[in-house]
Amino acid sequence: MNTENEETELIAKEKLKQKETMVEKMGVIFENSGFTPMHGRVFAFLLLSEPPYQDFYSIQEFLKASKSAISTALKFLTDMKVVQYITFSGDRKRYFQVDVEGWFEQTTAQLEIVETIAELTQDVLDNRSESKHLEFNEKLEQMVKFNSQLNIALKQFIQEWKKTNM
Amino acid sequence: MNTENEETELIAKEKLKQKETMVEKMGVIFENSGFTPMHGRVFAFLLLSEPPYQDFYSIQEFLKASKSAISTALKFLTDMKVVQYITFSGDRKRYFQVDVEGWFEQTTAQLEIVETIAELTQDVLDNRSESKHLEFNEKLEQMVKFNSQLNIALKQFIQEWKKTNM
DNA sequence: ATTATGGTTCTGCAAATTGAGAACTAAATT
DNA sequence: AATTTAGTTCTCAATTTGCAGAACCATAAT
Repeated sequence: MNTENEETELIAKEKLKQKETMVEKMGVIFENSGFTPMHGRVFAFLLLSEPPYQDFYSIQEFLKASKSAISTALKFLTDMKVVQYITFSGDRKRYFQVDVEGWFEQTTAQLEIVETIAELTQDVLDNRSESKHLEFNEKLEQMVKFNSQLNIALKQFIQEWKKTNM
Repeated sequence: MNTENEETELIAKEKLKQKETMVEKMGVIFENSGFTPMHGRVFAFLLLSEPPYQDFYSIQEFLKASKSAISTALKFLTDMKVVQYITFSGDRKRYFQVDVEGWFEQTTAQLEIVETIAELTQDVLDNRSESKHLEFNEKLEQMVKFNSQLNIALKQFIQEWKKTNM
């Protein structure tokens, strides 16, 4: 049987590998919503880290990436307010962590696409007012109606949520 | 004063220019949701066209693009079911038009990102169960709760809509 | 059977994106 | 004052993407 140390070491390695897999998997999801691979991986890494705040070098080491790539990613993520950094007195380092409130704002902001589509489709309809193809126009009207009603429902839901949970 | 012909010609040119501007503007919106510029412009052009069905060459001519670019765009858009083509007997040409129902399905499918984020955040939390940083975890719990409740609300809204409007 | 039409697929290139490495900067430590 | 630390910004190389042009294919017309 292994010594205790060997066992805990193995477990630690296991966990690291698992974390790598999760970072990769989650990274792809963030990529699909407009992050670069590195941005996605940095964000995923911070989400999964214990403690949730990590210094520059830890991020770099885990992701085996260049300083510049990490720096650019952190700048991007802090600029969009989904990551922030904290400091501890007597320590020069910045500790980066996910700004969950900012992330929340970011995801709700993405829902504005619904309003955008409603407006765009209404613009289309305004331009099609002379059209003889009423069936097509009616479908577009439905599209407008759906998206604008959904937009109202979304705004209400978010407002209600903020009132009772924030 | 201009002759009638000169006037109508001018008006037609004006309209064409305006259409070009709108196609460009809308194209950008579709680009932002994952289309290439050309895909976005083809879709916008079809939305704004009278009649709503247009043949291959009309699209190519308006967008001043290559056959291959148009063909690829149309393949992409028909594959994702936001465009379809119709034919008329005694005419070899395909007439492409926006499939509004398909577009609707496409936009509602995009809302599944809410469920994805809820699941992803729950996965994060499952991995953070040993964490000492309760405040961070609680914020993540809020994120899960918001997104899963919103997801339920969205599904209800869509179901309700379909029941009363489709 | 040959040619024309309508459209697709292949090939290659120009532009955009991503990230590495080096040079740089600001602040803290010696 | 010189060096170290922590991080940023610049430059450039490697991919990746987006589209044009040409070759190609299938059907219809001659």
